[in-house]
Amino acid sequence: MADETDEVKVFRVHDEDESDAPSLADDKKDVALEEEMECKPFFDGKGAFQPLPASPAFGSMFPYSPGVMNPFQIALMSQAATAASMAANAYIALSPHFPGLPMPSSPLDMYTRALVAAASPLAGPKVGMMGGMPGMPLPSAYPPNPLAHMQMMGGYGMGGMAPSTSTSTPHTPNTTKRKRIKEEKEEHIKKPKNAYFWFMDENRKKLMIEDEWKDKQSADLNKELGQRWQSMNEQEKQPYFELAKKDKDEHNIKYPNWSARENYANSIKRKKKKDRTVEPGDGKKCRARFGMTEQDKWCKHCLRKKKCMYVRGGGADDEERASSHSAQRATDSESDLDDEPIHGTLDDDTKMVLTTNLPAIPTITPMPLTPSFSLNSLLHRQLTLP
DNA sequence: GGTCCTTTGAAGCTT
DNA sequence: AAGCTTCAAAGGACC
Repeated sequence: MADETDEVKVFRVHDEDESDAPSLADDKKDVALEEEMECKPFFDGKGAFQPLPASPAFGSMFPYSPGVMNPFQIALMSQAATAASMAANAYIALSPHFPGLPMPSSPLDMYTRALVAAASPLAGPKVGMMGGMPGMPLPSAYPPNPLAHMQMMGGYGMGGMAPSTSTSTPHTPNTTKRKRIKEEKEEHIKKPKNAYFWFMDENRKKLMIEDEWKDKQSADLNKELGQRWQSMNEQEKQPYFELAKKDKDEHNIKYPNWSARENYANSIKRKKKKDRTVEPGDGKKCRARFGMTEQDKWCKHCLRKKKCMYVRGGGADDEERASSHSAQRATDSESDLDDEPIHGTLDDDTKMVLTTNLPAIPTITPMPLTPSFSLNSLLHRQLTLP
């Protein structure tokens, strides 16, 4: 259902422009100008299809959004004849994902098949046209979450399409552009994943298909993964730290104004203070109770220099501090947001830097953890050249 | 539909 | 500097 809505939105891109154009207020004109700019890489303003860049990093410019066509797909729709030859390449890339698909009888047939496959919400991120070069093999552990995929692939659609514009804000005919801008301002840019999360991302699905774990809950899986992570040595963890560093670097480039503070203030989630069960204790922290010489008796929180689980629930004090803390952050953020530009729009130069100047991920030798725990799919993910 | 659970690491605020 | 909180992902359970 949501996909259908989003698809409708795609086709409204042009309608909206036409209907609004004659009576645009100044601010709306700015918006229209921005949108025109967004389309520049694909259209020359006269309706002619522009050749697509032949950059190796081309794939990162086309993040996947469920049911939403990126400019590449829109170009395909409106420029069918010109795109036919390109779609032929796309078909070659897509065909492995559709076993049994008969060979196309003509270039137009090929184009049609590729287009249908690309536009289908069922195709999802595994379809190469969404996030990769035609002919580029897709990693087996591609994130099923479109947002995650979007972040992974660079977070932007071609032409500065912010991640925010893709999924969460279906534009009904009554939605004004001003509203849309406001919504985009309020969009939430998520934190980059840390090393452990890259490890989880890689290994969670593999663990889930193991007999012992397939019926367990997610939290149980995370416990197990946490134990496995702890049992790994630094060398084994190193590739994941490098992935985290690369993720963070890309995040810094894409969102130079982003900060964890603002992220927190804007967060959709507002987790209530957890009412954790407090084990009976004497109110002392582990350090005080056992001393530095008996760290093996410390609770895991103290070992991680976090709040001791035996003195949690101190209640009002913490609660108050936390809430005032949040309120202050929210207040700060609101004032900040009023004047700050929308995150997520890049000029072409920046995009070039983003797609070409990033440090290459170092070559990683897969570590044999267990037979089902390998880094192969991560390696595939990072090797962006066919 | 929102929250919780459960993990680790990073960031940033408070003390 | 140390301590603490929150949030990143995942998906089933629960309200």
